Amino acid sequence: METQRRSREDWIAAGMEILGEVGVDKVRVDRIAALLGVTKGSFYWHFKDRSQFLDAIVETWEARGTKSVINRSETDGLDPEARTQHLWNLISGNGDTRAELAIRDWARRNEAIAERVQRVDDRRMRYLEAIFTDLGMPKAEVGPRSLLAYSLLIGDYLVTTRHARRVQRRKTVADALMLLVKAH
Amino acid sequence: METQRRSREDWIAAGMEILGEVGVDKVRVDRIAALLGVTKGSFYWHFKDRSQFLDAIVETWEARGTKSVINRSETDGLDPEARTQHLWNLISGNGDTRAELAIRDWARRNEAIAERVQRVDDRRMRYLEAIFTDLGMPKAEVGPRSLLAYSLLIGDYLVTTRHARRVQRRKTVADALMLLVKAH
DNA sequence: TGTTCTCCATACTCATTGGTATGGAGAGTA
DNA sequence: TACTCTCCATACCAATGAGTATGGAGAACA
Repeated sequence: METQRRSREDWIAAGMEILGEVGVDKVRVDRIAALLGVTKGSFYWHFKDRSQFLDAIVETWEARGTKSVINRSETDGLDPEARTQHLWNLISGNGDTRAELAIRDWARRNEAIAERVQRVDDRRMRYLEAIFTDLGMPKAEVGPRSLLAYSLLIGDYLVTTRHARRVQRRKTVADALMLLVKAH
Repeated sequence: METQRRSREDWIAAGMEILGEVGVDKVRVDRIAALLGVTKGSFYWHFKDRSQFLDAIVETWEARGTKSVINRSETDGLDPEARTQHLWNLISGNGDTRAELAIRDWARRNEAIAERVQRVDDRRMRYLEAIFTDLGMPKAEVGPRSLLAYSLLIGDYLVTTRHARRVQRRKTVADALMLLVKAH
């Protein structure tokens, strides 16, 4: 009879999952406990209260969100388009897409969360600006193009697309990104 | 002694306000009643339940969101840049900005809401495409540029900006929009 | 002036949920 | 074996919020 014990990280991971599914306000400790196969007793052992738990989740998200972009050296050898693709993958393919949107919505009502989100945005923006600079883009266009690219990324998974148009949209998004990288 | 009576529209307006402030899950009938200076008795006279009330709110939002764009004739005489500005104002200046974001987040977990949001997005996108077409933009670039413009609009008020950078950002956004409209 | 209809206040019920208090199971440790 | 420490189950309380039942105030209408 193995004893089912959950670490603090288990709780955070499960919380991140639920957060993306139902949004901050419906993150209930009972529900996550059920998902982990334990009870509230475990929760209040690892965390002081629900608020502290949510803090731990965003903290984890911010750490991942910045860490994955910070080691830019990975792509130093690659050409700009490949690096753009790299950033794309980092942002849209990290699995926490839904959680990020939930956090972003949460940030609208919570100043502390808003600051965290902005820090992540800043990191990603700087990364994009570096790419466009390396592309030999006119200095005045680096900012605008980076912003367009980032807005495209955010908007892409913010807009929920029906299945029928998903393919067409994906192509349009790719074309838009190409437009930003090429023309100058 | 005037009798304080609230119409169905009063409730919807107040609901829209609260929705933008606190998000769907925290739209509480007691709270809105307090905002209107009445009690729940009024609420359950105008609406069957909370769910129907929320439906009425998004319905109103969708109606406004499409109606304001549909009469494109208003701007037929204007030059493209002025029309772009017009669209900008329609989207970002309708006062329901916060409510729209709340609805957009809501749409991630509700299929019916998602369809409504997509209908509004489609209307706005078609409007943008018409503008870029009139600009003499190459046919292959109309879609991508429209998408970039729309993503910029959405992303602009999705990203919460601190006061210090707000001015700088606003200029970058304007530059980005110019970039989309001019270059071809 | 009585009657009816519209709209709302009051006073409830019930389900949900955050948080606490307490004891116990299991693994290490002396 | 006794003792302790970690982690969790169980039982509980209090607050919140949706929804109902009912009566009443005021305007319209007869």
